[in-house]
Amino acid sequence: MNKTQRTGHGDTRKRLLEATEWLFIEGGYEAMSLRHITTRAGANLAAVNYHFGSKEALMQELLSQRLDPLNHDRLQLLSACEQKHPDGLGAAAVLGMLFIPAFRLSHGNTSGPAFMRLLGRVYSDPSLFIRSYLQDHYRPISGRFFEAFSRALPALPRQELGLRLHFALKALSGMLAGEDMQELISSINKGETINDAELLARLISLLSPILTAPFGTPAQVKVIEQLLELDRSTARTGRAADTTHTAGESSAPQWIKEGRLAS
Amino acid sequence: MNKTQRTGHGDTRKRLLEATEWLFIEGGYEAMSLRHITTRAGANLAAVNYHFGSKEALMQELLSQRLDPLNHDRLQLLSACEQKHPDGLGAAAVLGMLFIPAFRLSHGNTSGPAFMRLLGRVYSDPSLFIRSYLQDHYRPISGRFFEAFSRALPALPRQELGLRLHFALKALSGMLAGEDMQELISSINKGETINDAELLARLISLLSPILTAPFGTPAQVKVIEQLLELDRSTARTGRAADTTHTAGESSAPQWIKEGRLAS
DNA sequence: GTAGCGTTCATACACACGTTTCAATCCGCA
DNA sequence: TGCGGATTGAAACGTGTGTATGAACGCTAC
Repeated sequence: MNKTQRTGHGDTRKRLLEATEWLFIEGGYEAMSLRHITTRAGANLAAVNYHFGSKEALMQELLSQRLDPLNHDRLQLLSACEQKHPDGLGAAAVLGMLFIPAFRLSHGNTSGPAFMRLLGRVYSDPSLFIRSYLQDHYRPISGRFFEAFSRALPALPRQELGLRLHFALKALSGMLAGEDMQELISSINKGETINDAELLARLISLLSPILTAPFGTPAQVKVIEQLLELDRSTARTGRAADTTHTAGESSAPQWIKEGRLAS
Repeated sequence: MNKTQRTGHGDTRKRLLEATEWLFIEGGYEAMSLRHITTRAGANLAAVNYHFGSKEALMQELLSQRLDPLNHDRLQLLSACEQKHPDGLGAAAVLGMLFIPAFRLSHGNTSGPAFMRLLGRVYSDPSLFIRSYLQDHYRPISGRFFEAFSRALPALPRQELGLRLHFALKALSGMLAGEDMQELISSINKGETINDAELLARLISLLSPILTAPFGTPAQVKVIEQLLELDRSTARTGRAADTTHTAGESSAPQWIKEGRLAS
């Protein structure tokens, strides 16, 4: 008993989850239809509603299965680290505690490198369902880490910190969602075999300046002022009035005359 | 003649474009249906196919109308600047040339602050149509700017530069797509009225470290190594075996017993 | 061997989508 | 005033979606 999947010649449930994961990684939530999923899993269309009840429940199961252990480990690492260094942590270290569990899970586990891309998709998917799921399930962990960052950067106003964090995490997820992560890893490994720690340090060294950078210095402001002046002087010239586009004389369904070669 | 819109009591065409812009900003390409668009514009469902030929053509018209002038100005500013400073530009200045025309257009033009959010959406929309449109229409400008960045940062291998640029632009677009930009502006204006140049300098000071940051230093690597060790020691303990989820004994359609209160 | 339960299957439903059709309407121009 | 082309209107088409139904199947236990 409690074998979780006690019957059926069927690992159908598992195959559905795997197919869902792949299709979600490739195209996001909206682009992933039940028919694609079931076809890819070699299962019947009704299987999803039988095993999970709905498409949303299937997705929730997948997310929960992948993200719950990750965030559990993140919190555990953060707690252990805070206990070990009660005098405070650096922002780079807190970033590291966000990345390291993800890094480890993507290396050891099944479905290997896809895990990173899943993470990227989840955090950048525009669908309402995914966004509200994240917001509902991970308020506690994001709150804990926000406090950790706030302690690491006491000089930063909380609003400014929130902005910069959002900034940094968008950058990260946008990168993970593509194949760029693989490129990064392979481009780094190209030189020679590289330590995990070095790879992570390199990633973090790209992100932590977003959190720690000072405001614009007078010198930078001066550069921008010069550019603004140059822009004002060039923008006025050399643009075709205002009706930049809006082609066409008159006559029937306008679109019909814009040579529709492609399509 | 050549009044562009010679007949009809109708600014229907313009109203359709405006409605499309709003709905695209709010939910992205896939979430924006012709029925929503025409309803919001107060037009008939068939109006889109009459005036533009298809949904994709409508979207292309919108993008072209908004993005072509922007990129025209960007290139013009870049050329002017390169001509004025033949000895080379800093990375922050090149970033400025990407932002300043967008900044000006979003201030002066109609549809005011929505322009920024449109930009953010365009660059972060996952739909195949939007992505291939961007790739097809803006290869030249992205090539030009890539070369400019490459000259500004000669020490960076091109592959690494591409990675960091992608990184920085994802961060920017992810931020613009939300309401965060307004928050940033208002949170900055909160203190006191701020110069445009200062606002832009602040934005650029957040982004340029992504391009200019050195690789991870040995000290950073050491921090990460400590964290990795701590993670390895804590990860083994305190997780419920491996079957983290997979609830349930056995018996009929499993999902039926997971108390479906919500829905 | 047969009853019962978990699972799979083919099929249908209701709905939303982009697109098409064709009649009705508006408006400038003769 | 009336013709004719540009625009609008209402309705339908075909396809794809998530979901629901009921019959068939496979296995285990009696």
